[in-house]
Amino acid sequence: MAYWLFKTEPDTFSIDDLSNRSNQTEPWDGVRNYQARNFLRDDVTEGDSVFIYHSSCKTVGIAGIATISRSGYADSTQFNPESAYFDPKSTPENPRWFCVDVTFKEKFARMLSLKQIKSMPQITTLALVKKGSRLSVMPVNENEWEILCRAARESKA
DNA sequence: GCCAACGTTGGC
DNA sequence: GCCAACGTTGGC
Repeated sequence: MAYWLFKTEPDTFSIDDLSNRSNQTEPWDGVRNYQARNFLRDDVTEGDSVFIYHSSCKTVGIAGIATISRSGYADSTQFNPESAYFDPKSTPENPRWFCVDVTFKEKFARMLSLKQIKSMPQITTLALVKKGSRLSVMPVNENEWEILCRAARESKA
């Protein structure tokens, strides 16, 4: 049982989009970074919990929580020439990119903003707050998960 | 294997 | 829209 943070641009796919999906479930595809790929392929496991983080938008921060409903499998968009995520160097026999399925769990009443997260002295190891980090799939340790959940539920901003 | 050039991410 | 920081590509 592990904890993660996944980034998404809400103009493309938001936590509301996830909650509106049938079964409130969606493949988390299109990840094209090797470090993030390795987490999806090797470590993200069914039953894990995920913060859904909204980036590149008006208010950036953690919008809510999802759970992993299927662990790593080949991302089908890499084989589709019509897709923006098509990778001609990848083959079904030896897929390069992986995705997982996420299922909606909870939308916070108020977003926990990046500004708030950065102001929390207990949050030190999370990649999100590290300078220059652009990881879109990152681990969250249990202690930081608890702290962030509590802060989100108390959030008034 | 080095590294310059380029493309992308993402906060502001 | 700006731009710093990062990741990838490809010539050598």
